[in-house]
Amino acid sequence: MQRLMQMNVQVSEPVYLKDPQGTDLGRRIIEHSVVLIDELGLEKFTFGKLAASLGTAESSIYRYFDNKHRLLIYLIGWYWSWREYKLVFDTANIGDAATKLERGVRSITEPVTDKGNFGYLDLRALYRIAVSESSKAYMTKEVDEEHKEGCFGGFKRLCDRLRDMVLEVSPKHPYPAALASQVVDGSMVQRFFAEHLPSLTDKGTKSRIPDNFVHLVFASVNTPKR
Amino acid sequence: MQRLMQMNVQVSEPVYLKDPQGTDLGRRIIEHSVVLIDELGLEKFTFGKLAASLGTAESSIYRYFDNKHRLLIYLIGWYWSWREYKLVFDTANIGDAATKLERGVRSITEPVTDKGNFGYLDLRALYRIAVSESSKAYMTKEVDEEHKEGCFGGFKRLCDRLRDMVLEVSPKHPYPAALASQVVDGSMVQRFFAEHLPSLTDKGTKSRIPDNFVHLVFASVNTPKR
DNA sequence: CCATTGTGATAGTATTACTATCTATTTAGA
DNA sequence: TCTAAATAGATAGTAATACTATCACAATGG
Repeated sequence: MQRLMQMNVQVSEPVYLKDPQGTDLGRRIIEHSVVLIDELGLEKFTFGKLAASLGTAESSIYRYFDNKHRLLIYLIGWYWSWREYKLVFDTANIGDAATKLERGVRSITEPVTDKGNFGYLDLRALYRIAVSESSKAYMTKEVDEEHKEGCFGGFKRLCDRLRDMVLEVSPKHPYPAALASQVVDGSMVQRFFAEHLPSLTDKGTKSRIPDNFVHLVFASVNTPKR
Repeated sequence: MQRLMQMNVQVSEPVYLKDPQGTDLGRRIIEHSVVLIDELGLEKFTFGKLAASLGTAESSIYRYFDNKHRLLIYLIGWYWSWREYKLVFDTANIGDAATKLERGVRSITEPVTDKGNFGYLDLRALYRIAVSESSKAYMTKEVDEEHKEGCFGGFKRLCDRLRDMVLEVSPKHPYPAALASQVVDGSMVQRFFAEHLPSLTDKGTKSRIPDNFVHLVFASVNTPKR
């Protein structure tokens, strides 16, 4: 399964200047930027530090990405694409719509505990980046233009799949898309809160995030519009 | 009511070096930073531009705030404190727990349409900042230390109040605090999506956000643990 | 009238976010 | 095999940013 994902997960939107998957330096840029952003946080991460870590010059990196914001969009896009493939796999060949929805919600809200099998890319580090930094990919003044360019297509495709699972169970649900995006985004935020602001969450929340979201989704799905 | 809020809303946590409410320049710093951050976005907002807008020197601003991140924490903290006071008012003297919860959810998830009556501070602009930038206040590597300092007290107090309203209706709810923080944070995220990534939401979501959250909360509250 | 407080102006440093240019090496194709 | 294109690395330079430090000045209050 991971081999298959390895073959399929890619970022199709042209957020890069030159495809980093296609060259050795490109792949090392991805590998090292994941490690460095995870370590330093996005604010303190710079192309200068990345270049130093790679033993190359800043100018080489600028040949792949316009700036660190585009690089972030690329990494987060990769992450959502990966989550989408995982979702497709985790819910394949399930006939019952409710079972499918439950599995889907669990698939999306589960933490990443495995380092993955993507060669150079550390999936756990990427997951931590997604939890802490993904909102910064779209919470900007450029969001409208970047959205037009298709920069957030990975996120949208994932949300759409979950929305469709909701609709399969409950075709008249009043706000299926909003519910889906709430689950996708909310599970990341809850993960962050559980880790860093535990006083905002309930005891044991961290390990129960998927259960909580399953409860929430089915409560919503089974409750008629008032 | 607004006069009372004017008297009560303040940021008690020492996120500032010198209380900006206490001086004329301080108040102008708040006023102009709200306008500028709203206009430029946090990334392009700088103390240099703020100083130019105020007709003063950068060094004067550094006497009030260590850096723009602390200023952001201050502004967002102010916003959450204001929402808390609004919540208290909107739910005062309601005996029935369910009615109180519904009013509370509506209070928290309602958009700000009024410019407010806070003299120098444009509440609508602050609301837009809160929608777009609030997550950047805590999604950083310094979050743990800043949380210990009490920088996010306003957010926590608001979530705690909503959690208590949930518990009043359903004392055995499995994850009342997580539900509360989901509503508080999620309503901002949904607002942003409706504005900038409408393909992620359902038709008419924008005007139905409070309804959707009321539905969600009551669905959750009325659904037993599985 | 003197000490404190608040403000403004200037100057300077290190870092960041780029842009431009030149050279060297590898690779693909004719 | 020769040539052209692609790739990478090195160097240099610019403008903006995020500060820090210092000095001078005015108002204010006891």
